[in-house]
Amino acid sequence: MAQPPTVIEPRKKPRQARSTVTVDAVLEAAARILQEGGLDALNTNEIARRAGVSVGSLYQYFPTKEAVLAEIIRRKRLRLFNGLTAALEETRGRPLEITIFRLVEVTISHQADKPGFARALEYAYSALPLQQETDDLKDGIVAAISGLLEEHDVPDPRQAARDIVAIVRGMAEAAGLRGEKDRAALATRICRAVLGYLTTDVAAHSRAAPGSSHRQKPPGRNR
Amino acid sequence: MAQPPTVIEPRKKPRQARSTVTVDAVLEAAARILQEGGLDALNTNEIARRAGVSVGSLYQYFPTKEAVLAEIIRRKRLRLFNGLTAALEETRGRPLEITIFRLVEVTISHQADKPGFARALEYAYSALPLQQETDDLKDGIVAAISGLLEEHDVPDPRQAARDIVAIVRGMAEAAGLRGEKDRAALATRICRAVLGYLTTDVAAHSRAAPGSSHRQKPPGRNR
DNA sequence: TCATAATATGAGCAATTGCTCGCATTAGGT
DNA sequence: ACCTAATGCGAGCAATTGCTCATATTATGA
Repeated sequence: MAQPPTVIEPRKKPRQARSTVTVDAVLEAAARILQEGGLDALNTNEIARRAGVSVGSLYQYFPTKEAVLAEIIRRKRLRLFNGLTAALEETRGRPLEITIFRLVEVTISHQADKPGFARALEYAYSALPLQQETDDLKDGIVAAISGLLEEHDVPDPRQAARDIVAIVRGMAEAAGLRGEKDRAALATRICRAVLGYLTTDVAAHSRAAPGSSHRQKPPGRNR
Repeated sequence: MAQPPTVIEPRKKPRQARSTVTVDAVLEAAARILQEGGLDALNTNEIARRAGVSVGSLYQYFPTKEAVLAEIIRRKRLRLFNGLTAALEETRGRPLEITIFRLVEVTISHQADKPGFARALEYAYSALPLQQETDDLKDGIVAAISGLLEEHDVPDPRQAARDIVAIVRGMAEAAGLRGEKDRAALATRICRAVLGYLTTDVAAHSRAAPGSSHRQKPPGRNR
């Protein structure tokens, strides 16, 4: 979304403790601004002011405003990746439902925070030349889930992994925007969608004749 | 996302033919800019230039830049709503699977277009005080689907409708961003997720004997 | 034909904002 | 204690951008 490919790489690495503090303060301030006011409210002067730092210092470590954004996205994405990986390890060998439930929980709490935040990051991400780099991370997530599915004999595991990621993200985001509070109920519903996706054969539905026939337990209480 | 609630209402209605042309040209130009360069590239001077109109004319009909954006969103949302409503009418009385398939198709083609566009609008929407007004439209969609589900004896139809919307939106958006071409395959997969959600009982999964027991065919008998 | 309302124009003001640069301060090793 | 590199500072420049206003052009109805 910018013709001259914006520079995104950090300008230099902090070598002393105080500069690390500066960098962290900047990122934290930027995150707060994003959370409260969205992308529109994000400008370098305000970031520096809130971080209790001068713009000059900010530009010692970040070549552009976008670089600040990019670093926030990088760190957040990495946290998600680590969380998912840990959940996968932690439930290795257990039934697929268990693992998926944990993955969903991790995604929900990652998504949660304040509503504007994830939203703004999501858009910023698509508008930034982070593409290659962060897509690698996304591919990592897909690959990990794909591996899991393969172990459980799910056909076309990569496509399924991508779809699952989309389902979970979509539902978690929608819930976040609506301000849903009950995470457990949300997790249950997302799992239902994912497991349903994995175990449903559309052809069977299409082949089946009748008109109205859809009774089940779902939405309300389960267990 | 703006402290002094930005004015969004159109400034005045065109009374002559030429002004309608102007308004349409503005909206069209803005849409093209959004599509090509995202929200960042959208500014009133550029809109006017591309529309072959002066900024002054633009401001005759739109009190703020946001008002232009809002009108684009309004029109697009309305098209979706009409499309979904038509699909519902058109498949009234037929099996639920058929109706859902049509709804999914409509959503996919609505989402399609260029990748940046829907994305930018989606973000802009959440950052605009359109909330009340467009949420009404969203509620309308949810209500319509909810009615459909109720007819088919789906429990907790409103929650289910919201979840379905989230699933479809999430998957369609992800596919759009990945640049997926095969709309039919996509529609099939989305339907699988939706129908799976509607017919899967999570409790059954939890109760079911563990291990790697995951082939096709759901645990709960469907039809 | 002509008066009035509707519409169109675009130079430019005021405000915002990304970022630089010259200089001050501090840390760490020797 | 001292020197150098690292870090910090913030006034302010240059560019962008939302929007106004004085003025010009065009349509419409009587």
